[in-house]
Amino acid sequence: MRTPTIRDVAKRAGVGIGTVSRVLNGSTQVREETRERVLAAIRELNFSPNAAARQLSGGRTFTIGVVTPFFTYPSFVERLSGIQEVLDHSEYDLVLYSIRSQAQLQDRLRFLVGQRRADGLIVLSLRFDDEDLRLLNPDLPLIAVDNDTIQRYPRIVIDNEDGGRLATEYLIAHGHRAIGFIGEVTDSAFGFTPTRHRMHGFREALAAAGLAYHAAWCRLVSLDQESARQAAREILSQNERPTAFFVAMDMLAFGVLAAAEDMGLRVPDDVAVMGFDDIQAARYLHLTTVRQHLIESGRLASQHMLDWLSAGHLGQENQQIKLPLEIVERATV
Amino acid sequence: MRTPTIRDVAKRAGVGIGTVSRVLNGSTQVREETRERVLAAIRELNFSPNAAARQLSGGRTFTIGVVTPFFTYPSFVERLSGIQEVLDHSEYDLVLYSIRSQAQLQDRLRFLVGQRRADGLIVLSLRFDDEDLRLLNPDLPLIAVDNDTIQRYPRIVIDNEDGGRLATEYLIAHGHRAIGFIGEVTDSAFGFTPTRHRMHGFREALAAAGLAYHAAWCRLVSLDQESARQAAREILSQNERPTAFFVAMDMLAFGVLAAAEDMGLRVPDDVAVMGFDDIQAARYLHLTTVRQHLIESGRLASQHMLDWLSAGHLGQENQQIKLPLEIVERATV
DNA sequence: CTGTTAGCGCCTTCAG
DNA sequence: CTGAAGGCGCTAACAG
Repeated sequence: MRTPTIRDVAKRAGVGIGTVSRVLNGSTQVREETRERVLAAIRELNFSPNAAARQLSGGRTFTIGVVTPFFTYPSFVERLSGIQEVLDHSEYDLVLYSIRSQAQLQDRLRFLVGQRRADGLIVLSLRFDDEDLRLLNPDLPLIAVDNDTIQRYPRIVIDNEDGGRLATEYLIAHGHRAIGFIGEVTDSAFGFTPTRHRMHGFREALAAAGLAYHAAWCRLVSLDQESARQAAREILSQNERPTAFFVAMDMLAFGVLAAAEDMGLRVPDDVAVMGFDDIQAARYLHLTTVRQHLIESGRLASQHMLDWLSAGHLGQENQQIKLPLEIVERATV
Repeated sequence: MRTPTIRDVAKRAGVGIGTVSRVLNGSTQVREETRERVLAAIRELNFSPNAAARQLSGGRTFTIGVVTPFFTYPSFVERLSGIQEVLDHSEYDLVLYSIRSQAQLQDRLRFLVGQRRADGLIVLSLRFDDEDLRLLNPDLPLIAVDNDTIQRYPRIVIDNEDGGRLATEYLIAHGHRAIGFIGEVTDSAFGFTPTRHRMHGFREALAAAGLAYHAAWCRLVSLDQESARQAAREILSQNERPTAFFVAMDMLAFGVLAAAEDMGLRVPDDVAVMGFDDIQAARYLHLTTVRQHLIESGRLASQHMLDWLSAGHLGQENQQIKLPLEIVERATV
């Protein structure tokens, strides 16, 4: 048997299709008794409205696009889980767009905005250049997470500079006076990035404590454990070496931990390691780190998106929401 | 300005909309020169076809649904990444359906199948009961990964029993004769699960080596690190205790590692730990484990799905594809 | 090879 | 409060 349409329901309930549409969309303009009758017919026919048709005539897609640098940032998983959690209770589907390159970002954006494949976009971490920004359609709701560069849209962010300061102060409070830094090297085109900000906070804390910034102990590496391990090994092989590292991302911190192990150094006695993010694996490794509320960032983003979508607008389209940070004391400092 | 439609393109190219549709869909029945003209118009107008309209009239959604128990299985992330990778080069979008309960699974299936929100479904890990199976529509392509219960559809699987045997034999070859087991406890409704199979292989290997199966050393726990840690601690507190554990999932193995640390036991000297899965974090922790090719499982699934979709059918709709397993030697055995 | 014509299933006026 | 009619943008079948 063919899947039933709104027309079948109408016939069965003895009403016009307009009425069926009304109860489907929760219009209050339907007599209670009629509504019941329609609902019954819907149930009996096991009818559910065709999504494509709804989209076409209603203009909504019932879909939220999540645009993200998939695997490069492990933090993505937890953010996504927060997003899912909230969307789960909504009528929206989650479509995942994983971006591998700047060129691909543009393609996707063009596609998403042009074809209007989603009612709203949640962008995780990706930096947008001017061209990308130009592609955005003001009518397409967008919320940025971990990215302060998409001005004029709501952004869920943290104060990275503050986080860097916090981490460093903690290290200093634990008696460290020779502190190194390892972070992600980034395309200079993007200007200030989370890593840069964290490093900035690091240097400020150093200065505030009257400690010297020692360039030979600091390194920006590509985003993988091995690079961090390599860098840490090199730094630790110098005659004069740091007693602690502030590593701007947990994933890189794991590499530093491995380096310490390689060299037979005990953590935290010989060398302390402070991470940033508090991703899942940080717990496994007992990494002391700065927690940013990753899951919460996802929840907030989708909650705001839902509000925006249901209200048709947002109070403050360019609001910046700052999530708190906190030190998680574990075993590496 | 309004976003252009196929009609605008037709007018601009001086052809009928049918012709535009043809070039859009790669029909060969168009004169080269005409095609060029249409393509030019498309480019000039920056036109891209409306997805909803395509769906409605063509019946295709250009979407693949991935149905998965999101966060419970860490292996999900890597499988998903394999799926993404392949879909990325296709015209299909990836829609994520994360399932939290059996009831939700049914809802989702009803929705997905009934409303035909996707052209194909890739199901990760989830067990289907008879009711779920009944919901499936034979016309909707489906591929199961890590799940052999959805017969009559293609399944990407591993030989869990074999894996359990492999792991245990490795432990035995390393001199262990007192071996414990920790795995995920599962709803008995589902009968044989990966954990059960792995345990089966474990017992067989034990028997083959003339070793006793010691029930007091074996535990099925709920799927989180803490439970495994707790269980391992209890087992290791007994007078007579195992010198090694085969843990049926990496994530649980992390808990066992933590337990060893809690008790001041050295790994692998005092107690060896063998995992299963080889998820990302296993590398961080130097866990010796059985690798199943998670990313590859995702790649294969989506590749098959794409083939199925483009051919309109599959050679063998109920094919079972078995991925190889291998021991990854690291530092915990 | 190409233009024209029906729908696809639903939402949204507009009368009644 | 409810039924009927028009149209969303595209594909497919049919004439030419």
